[in-house]
This record gives sequence, structure tokens and C-alpha cells, in this order.
Amino acid sequence: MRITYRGDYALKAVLDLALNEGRVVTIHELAKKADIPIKFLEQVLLDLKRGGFVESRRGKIGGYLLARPASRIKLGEVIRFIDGPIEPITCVEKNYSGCTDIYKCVFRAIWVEVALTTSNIIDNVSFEDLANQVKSHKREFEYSI
Amino acid sequence: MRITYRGDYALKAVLDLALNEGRVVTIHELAKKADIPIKFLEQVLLDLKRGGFVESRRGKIGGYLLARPASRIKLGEVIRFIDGPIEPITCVEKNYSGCTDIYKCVFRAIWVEVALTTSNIIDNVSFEDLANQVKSHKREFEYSI
DNA sequence: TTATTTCTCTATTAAGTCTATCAACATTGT
DNA sequence: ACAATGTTGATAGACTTAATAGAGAAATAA
Repeated sequence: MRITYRGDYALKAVLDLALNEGRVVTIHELAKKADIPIKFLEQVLLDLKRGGFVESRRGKIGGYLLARPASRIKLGEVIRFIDGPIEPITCVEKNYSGCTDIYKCVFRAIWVEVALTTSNIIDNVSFEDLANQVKSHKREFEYSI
Repeated sequence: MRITYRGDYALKAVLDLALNEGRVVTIHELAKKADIPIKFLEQVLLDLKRGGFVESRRGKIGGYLLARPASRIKLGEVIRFIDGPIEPITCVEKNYSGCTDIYKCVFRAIWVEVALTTSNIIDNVSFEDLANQVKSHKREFEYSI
């Protein structure tokens, strides 16, 4: 799995909408808060709309809002939709039928495991969870990488 | 983490050398067995040499062999060396100091978790393990993706 | 020595992806 | 009508990836 800027921006945008649930937020606001090039964000938001994650209102008091409650939008859904499959290599993706030789298969089991553990993480976090973390100022983490 | 062809080829090559430990294998052999463009494999093998994973012998009875016992070459090492950091996004990699805003940080914890679980998988598998799997014909897996 | 086989190195091409920007258009509320 | 907002398609520039080409250097065998 690799998160591109596009994906990163999309996640930020959805999180911001989650933090403003019930309200309509303009592209301009979103772009400013998250420091995203506005023209790029336009594309991303349209994508998110096509993906059924957000809705839009045109006109003077227009803007974007979540299409579903934040609790029902999982991190993994958005990532997959914007940045594609999370599998680390094509041969592990759905509907792949190549992979006939013995060597690939030994690695395949590994890639499948990686994909499953990754999925286990990102498909169990909703944007409500994330928004709550932001709200409750629960952001002092210890990282050890 | 995204495995490129380059990375895939590198892994295959190292595995093949692990299966032939003690013997010298030519690029030509490796390329043929793993169905890799020979000129591309040349580059990959040189990379692997620079990374200290393999050694080479020139001349008539030349070829490649592992620089260390297969038991001491971990899958993760090779992947990182050939395809770069396994972290899904730059802000989680070592020495990154940007990441000042609140939104990124909420996601950051997730990416760190993904990186850690991935690392936990690929850094605990050696090429000896993989070679043994191949040898013992232990290749009938059940996949559920 | 000479020929052969092998690895070594540098350059280049072709295609694709990613980020970003532009300009024109459509809709809505006042 | 007007102004603010989203919509759409096109495109450019930088970068990455995969693959190919060709000349060179070292080791070996005859």
C-alpha cells in the first residue's frame, strides 16, 4: 500500500467533513485548512463524490458534506477507492490468475498476510473514530520506528 | 509498501540462489528459470551485490552466489534495499520532520501501525525459510482475499 | 597467447504515474 | 442579473519504472 498525495488529501478532506458533520463546507475552506492546492482538491472531492463518500451542494451556499455518517465510512474504503488496491503486489489482487510458477507462490503467501493485517487495521477505523481522536485532543503519541 | 517488478525479480533471484546454496549460478540460468529479461536482471543482481546480499565470480565458471547464509538474509532487508522504505507514506519514514498539523497526526498513528505489522511479517522470514517451503513442496495454500 | 564465457557499467528509450494548473461551464441563492 | 460555488475536460511537467543496447573488464581453458 502506498498513500499518494491524492490519497492523503482525500483522507484529510473526509476527516474535516467528519469534524463538521451536519454542516456544508466549501472547497476553499477545506483547501485552506488542510493546505491543499485548491484545483487539485476539486478533483479529489469530485472523485470522493463519485465514490459515494461525499455529497455536494452547488450555488451560493454550496459546498461539501459527508454522504453517510462518519461512523459508517471506514478508512480502508476511502484509501482503496482513491489510491487503489492495498495489496503490495499485483499477483495478490482479486481476479489475478497469472502466478503459475513456484517462486511467486512462496512469496504470495507473505503478501497475502501483509494485505490481511493491513486490511485488519484500516478497515476497522471509521472517520468517526478519527474525528473523536481529534476532538478529544488525544494526539500525543509515542512513535518508535 | 509496493513491490515493483525490480523487487519481485530480486526476491526471485535471491530465492533461487538460496535453493542452490554452495553453487554458483549464472545470470542466464536465473533469468531463464524465473523468466526475467536478462539485461534487466543484470542490473538487479549488481544492485543486490552492492547491497551485500550476493557475490559474483567472473569468467568461464562465473556466476552468482549468496554473500551470506540464506538463514541470515531476511525478506525485509532485500525489499527495503531494492524497493525502498515499506512505510505507506513519507511522513512515517525515518528522519521526517514535517508533519506538524493535527490531521496528519491522526492518520500517522495508523500508518505507523501498518508499517510495524508489515515489518513484523517480512523481517521474520529468512530466505532459508522460503527455500525450505519450496523444497518441502509446501505450496498448497488457501487464500481468502 | 588467444578465444570464450562470464560479469560490469553507462546510457538511453518508452511508457506510465503523479501532482498540479487552466479555462470554460453549470447551478444556486439573493 | 449577479456573485459564489461546484463541474468538467484538457494538459503540462516532473518523476518513476521497465526494458534494451552496447562496449568493457576479468577469469578460465585450450
